[in-house]
Amino acid sequence: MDQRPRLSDVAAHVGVSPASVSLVLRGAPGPSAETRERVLAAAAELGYRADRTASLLARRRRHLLGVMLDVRNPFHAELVEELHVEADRAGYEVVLSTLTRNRDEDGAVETLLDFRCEALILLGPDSPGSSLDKLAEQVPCVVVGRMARDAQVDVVRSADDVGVGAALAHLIDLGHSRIAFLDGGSGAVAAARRRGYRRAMHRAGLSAQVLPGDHTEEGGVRAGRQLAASAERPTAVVASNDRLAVGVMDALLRAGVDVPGEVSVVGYDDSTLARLAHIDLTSVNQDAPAQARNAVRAAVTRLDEGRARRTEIVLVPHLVVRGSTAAPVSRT
Amino acid sequence: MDQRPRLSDVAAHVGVSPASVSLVLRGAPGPSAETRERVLAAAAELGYRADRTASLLARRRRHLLGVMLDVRNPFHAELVEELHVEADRAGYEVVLSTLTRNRDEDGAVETLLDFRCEALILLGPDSPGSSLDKLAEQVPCVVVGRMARDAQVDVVRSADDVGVGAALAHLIDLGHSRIAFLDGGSGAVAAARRRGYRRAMHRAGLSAQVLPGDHTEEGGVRAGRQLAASAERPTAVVASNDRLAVGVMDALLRAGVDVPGEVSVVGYDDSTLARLAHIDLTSVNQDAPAQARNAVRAAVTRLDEGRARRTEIVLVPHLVVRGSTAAPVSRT
DNA sequence: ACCTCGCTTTAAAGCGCTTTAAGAACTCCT
DNA sequence: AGGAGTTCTTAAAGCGCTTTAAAGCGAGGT
Repeated sequence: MDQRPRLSDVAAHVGVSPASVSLVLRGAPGPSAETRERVLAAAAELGYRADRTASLLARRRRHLLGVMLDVRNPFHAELVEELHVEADRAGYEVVLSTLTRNRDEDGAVETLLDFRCEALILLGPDSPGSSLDKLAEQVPCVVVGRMARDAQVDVVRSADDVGVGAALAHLIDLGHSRIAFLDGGSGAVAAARRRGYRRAMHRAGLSAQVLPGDHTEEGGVRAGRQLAASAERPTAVVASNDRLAVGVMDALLRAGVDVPGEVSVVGYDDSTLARLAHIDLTSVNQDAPAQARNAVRAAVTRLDEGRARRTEIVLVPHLVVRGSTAAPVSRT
Repeated sequence: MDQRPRLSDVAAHVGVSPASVSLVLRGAPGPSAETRERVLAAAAELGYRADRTASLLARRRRHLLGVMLDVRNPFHAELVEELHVEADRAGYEVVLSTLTRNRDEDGAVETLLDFRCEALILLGPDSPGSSLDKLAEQVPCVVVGRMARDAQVDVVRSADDVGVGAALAHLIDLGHSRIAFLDGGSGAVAAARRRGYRRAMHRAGLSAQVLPGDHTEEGGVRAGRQLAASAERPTAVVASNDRLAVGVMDALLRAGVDVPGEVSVVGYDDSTLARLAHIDLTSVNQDAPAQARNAVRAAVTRLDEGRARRTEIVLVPHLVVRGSTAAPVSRT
């Protein structure tokens, strides 16, 4: 049941040294074509698979990227998928470490460090910049999704203000002028989006209206009820995230307010939620694949190409127009 | 930047052998209280952390549990969280391996095997039983969430028929008799739920009506539209999963059919979706924490207690009653 | 004194693979 | 032929930790 074949078994089977087998299996130069072939055949026959643990230990370089994530965050899930394929391409393994009830960010990071990951990719960390700084002294770090201005960490994120700006431009184009913003709470990301809204409204010569919110459907529902009841209702709402947007839409519809007939709604994240046929939410897409690609590249350029200077990659999000936005009803 | 202290550094710093340090750090019996203290102090001072890779290699036992999951499945996310805490308690590490675009179930499993995990926990695998059989010959396997009758793998799942039965009992109790079932498609799990529905309806002397569906909101929307338009509409619908249920509700509400006034809806999974205030869906809870606990225990009893006989743990799900169900309107 | 018996400590042998420097076997020149 | 080059192969030294058998060392017993 146990006893998987070892490198030396393959070597013995072929009649060459373990060294040769190791070289062949990793495609390293040296072994002749004939040796290669025989080793490969033997390995296949014995069903040999290298012990990752031993390889990792023996190799000078570990070629291991540690990823900290929250397994319950769908956006992280999307990122992880892409990180994997990108790491693969760059010749790296990925070790996942998720936050859990009894494993906070520090704990998750330590697990990664214990595996001697060569670099860390942190998805939307909440740690204060100072602790990131300390961490970055030990190992290259890439923060995905949020700012980290003063630390020695690389950052890959999306230009939140631009995203919000695109949403507003779309609405203004349609003829809206009373456009409210549904806030995403206290996080750094939410702040950036709020700021983007204020600026863009200001530039357009429109007056801003920010409604309190968070990052749950419930928050959206509360705001939606309020909107439905108010007399001087805006004709459009930009939400700081999709869940909020879904909540708003739901509350409006239940209150008999047509979307997009009477109120247009725009979300942010272009999550799978937004794409659902019956939700069909106009939303801002952050291009997870590109973020993942860049995060891996940032790590790899530090490790393989000796880059030492901090890098910050800001991607430009784009608006995906769907059915939750339309021209406002002409007023009488 | 690099060069983390090694075990030998700590040993040298204290003036004892590496062996002693190793023993102290793992809390093994032997070292005297004084040595213990000094080693611990030195380790703390140097900021020493053991290299997991080396430990794993040197240790005869790996104490590593491999978990295969789909990082995009929210139910898996919930399970992973619990698996972690449970593994921790049993003194095991967890290695995660997720399915990705270019990494199918076999690929994910091989990664786990390459780390020499001592046992595998497979969350809702789709592989045919035969390949599970082969896998189980190499390493203890625990399948979570679906049946795997003839294989030598352990199974932890929830009694789907019982769950559906509870939903029906609740509806019948409320006075419903025309209760339709919204099917979950072709999977093994969906089949079990459908069967549970048929049996329970039969037992209750009611006639069954199965509507086609899948595992998406869209499927639910389609069914909901159809229901809304039909003259002889059932007074209640049990859906094979929450996403379907949400879709149905959405379509019914938009078509002006009140839920639960005119039609009661029950979901399955008790996902976070169901718990949302504005959805407030009566649903069947599968107790993810218990499933996780049992999966880890199954693995651990095989590894640590030498259990050799196959085990199948079937948990009893329970209904969580919320606002989407009510007594049917009395007919005229 | 001599032995035995616990309690500590440690030398040394791995774990399974990678890597490097040196060796073996050939080929090619002059 | 002899030496310089090539090409392929391998012995041996790790990677950083764990484990085990054996060595030290006082204390207690006779």
